[in-house]
Amino acid sequence: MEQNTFIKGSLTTIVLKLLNDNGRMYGYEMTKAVRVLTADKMDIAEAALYPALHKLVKDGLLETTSEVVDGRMRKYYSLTRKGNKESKSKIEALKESLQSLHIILNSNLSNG
Amino acid sequence: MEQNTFIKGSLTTIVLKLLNDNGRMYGYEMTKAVRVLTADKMDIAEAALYPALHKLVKDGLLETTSEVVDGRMRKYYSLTRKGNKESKSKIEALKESLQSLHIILNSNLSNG
DNA sequence: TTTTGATACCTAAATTTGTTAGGTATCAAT
DNA sequence: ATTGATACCTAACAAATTTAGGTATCAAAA
Repeated sequence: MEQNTFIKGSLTTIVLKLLNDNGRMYGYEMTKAVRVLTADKMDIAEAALYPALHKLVKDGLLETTSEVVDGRMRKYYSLTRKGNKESKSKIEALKESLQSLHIILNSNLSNG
Repeated sequence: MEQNTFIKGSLTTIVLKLLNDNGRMYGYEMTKAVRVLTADKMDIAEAALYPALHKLVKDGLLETTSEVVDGRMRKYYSLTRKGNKESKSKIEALKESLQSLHIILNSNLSNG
């Protein structure tokens, strides 16, 4: 049902932002959070998310703790100290990129 | 000198937007236009731009006319009728994606 | 005069990132 | 007993960008 173009290259930063806000989340929860925040306009594919999470762990930005809840496994992710630092700079960088893109998309002959 | 993260997947739409506004531009001119619009915060790599332009021509969204100006070749691109239609929808789609991303990046625990 | 910087085009190989297309398993509800 | 939601995952492929070059003209500076 989601038809919005996913903005490529932003997935890692979205994950860092979610964890920066919420402290601790598991993968499936992140996909739901994005759908709720964007009113189903954006959807993170699990096939994109899980490899991205694994890479962030490998790069030392995230750490995990696993729990079994209601008989189902949950793997919680949280920011490491390094991840905490990098999340802030990546979020700021993406915000600036968004602004640049916004300027381009809203410029025209009369105001440009 | 440019350190802003280029937002991947947006290049094609940026090109369509520039041509939608300006009617007719050549590649090198597009790279300059983006730098000017964004105050050097965003830079389109020529190695990304030219293949993207060629694909848009191949897909029937752009057409070209070549001229020699001051002894140097210029290849002007403009929207075809099909390109004109698609540019509008792609620009709108990217704007909506930008909004979704904006919501995510600016959400936090206090506001939901 | 020759080197540098700007203009103006281009490609090939490699990498990154996401998509497509699955897979397994538990639990609640029909 | 099957369906839908929860919850994790991988492999093969495709698309897009980056890296790292290349060619050539012209103007200005060394």
